[in-house]
Amino acid sequence: MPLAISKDSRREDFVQAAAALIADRGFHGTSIAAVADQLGVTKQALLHHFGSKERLYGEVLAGISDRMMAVLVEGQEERMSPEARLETFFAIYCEQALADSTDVRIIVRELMDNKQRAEQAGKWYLKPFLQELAAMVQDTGRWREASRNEAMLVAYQMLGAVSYFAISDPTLARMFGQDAHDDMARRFPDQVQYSLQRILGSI
Amino acid sequence: MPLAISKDSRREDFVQAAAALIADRGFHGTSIAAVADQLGVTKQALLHHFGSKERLYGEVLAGISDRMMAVLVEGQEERMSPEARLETFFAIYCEQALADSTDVRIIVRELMDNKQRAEQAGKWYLKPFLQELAAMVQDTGRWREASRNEAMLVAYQMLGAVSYFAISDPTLARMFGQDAHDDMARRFPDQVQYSLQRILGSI
DNA sequence: CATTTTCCTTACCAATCGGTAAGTAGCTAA
DNA sequence: TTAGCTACTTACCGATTGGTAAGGAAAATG
Repeated sequence: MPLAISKDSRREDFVQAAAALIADRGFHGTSIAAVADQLGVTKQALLHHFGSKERLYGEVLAGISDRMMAVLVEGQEERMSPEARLETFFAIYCEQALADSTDVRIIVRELMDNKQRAEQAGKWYLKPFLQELAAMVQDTGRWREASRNEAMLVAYQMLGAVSYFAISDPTLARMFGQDAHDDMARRFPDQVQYSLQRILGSI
Repeated sequence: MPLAISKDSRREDFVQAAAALIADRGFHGTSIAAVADQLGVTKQALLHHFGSKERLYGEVLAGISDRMMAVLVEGQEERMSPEARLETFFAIYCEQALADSTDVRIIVRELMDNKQRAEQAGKWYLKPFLQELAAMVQDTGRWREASRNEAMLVAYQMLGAVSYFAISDPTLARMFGQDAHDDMARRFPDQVQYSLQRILGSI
């Protein structure tokens, strides 16, 4: 009883269900039976499409990689200054991470886990992404003389600030109450923007 | 064949082994048998001391909580300005997180996981810690007029930047090579200090 | 109309999970 | 000397894990 129109869209259903569960419970905490259950089928249906849990996870990571690279170009325009480019990127990244932290949570888990899952697909997908960001930083007036590694640190620091806040969502809401958390989430993008401008020397 | 001198130190052996494994593989990815194996005993020896995996994990979190609160007071002196207090805190936190990221990795996993493990011990241990940091920020000249939530965001942002970099250690080393990573890790504390000063308005 | 392919099912499998039960060796205290 | 305690052990347990094998209904293809 296929519920999806095409083969690919059915696969995408599995990938999305897996991403949601893995973001919540982690790779080890997510069984393929639980993923299949989300679509109302048995785990053998999932294994039919992907062959193994690892392969399914690989497709989850591939999807994240695609979306990350898309954010890099989104909203970017020819005439923009490097400073404006970085502000645009972090504004969009921030907005997306706060709206749905699924990808960020999986990335963070992968950062910590991939030491185990040796030579896995998706291990290097962050590299061009980070290098592009570092290049942007190095193009700004304030960091023109900085080394590549110094520029990378500037980018990585802002990336970390946004990511950390995005994954803290459930804990902060519990700790300080939903209202306080909502207030913080509303203010957060401005805070990021302010810090970025201070660090880049724009203000 | 007890290998430790006292009962408490034997328990501490288990807690340390568990912390190392949980930091690496997560709670779900760490079996009590694997922890016991680190000490060369069977999992029943572990269960004899802690009764359950959850209880062992609770003690791991309690240890982290103690160490976090200790960092808050470490290096702080009476005559220090709020700005100097924050700089001191982040310098120490940064140093410790880079030297051994075990605690940070467990904290980050807990931030994402504790939605599942409902009403768990150690869920609120971060609260006084964060409130103390927010109070420090609110004492600075630049953020005196800010709301408590705005001040919290400033602190949280820096905490996130340091934590994210600390957990990225293995991935960054693989991505850019050990040398490049070491160079970044060496520069990172200064970068944090610079950003903090820019955000606090010290420079 | 017949055949193949797609997408799923039930029925298994060995391995591992957290945890219980029932000891046992060695030390301590009455 | 003996009773009890500590710190383990081996022997289990039911549940769950990822994965295989075989088959079946429906749709696509010849």
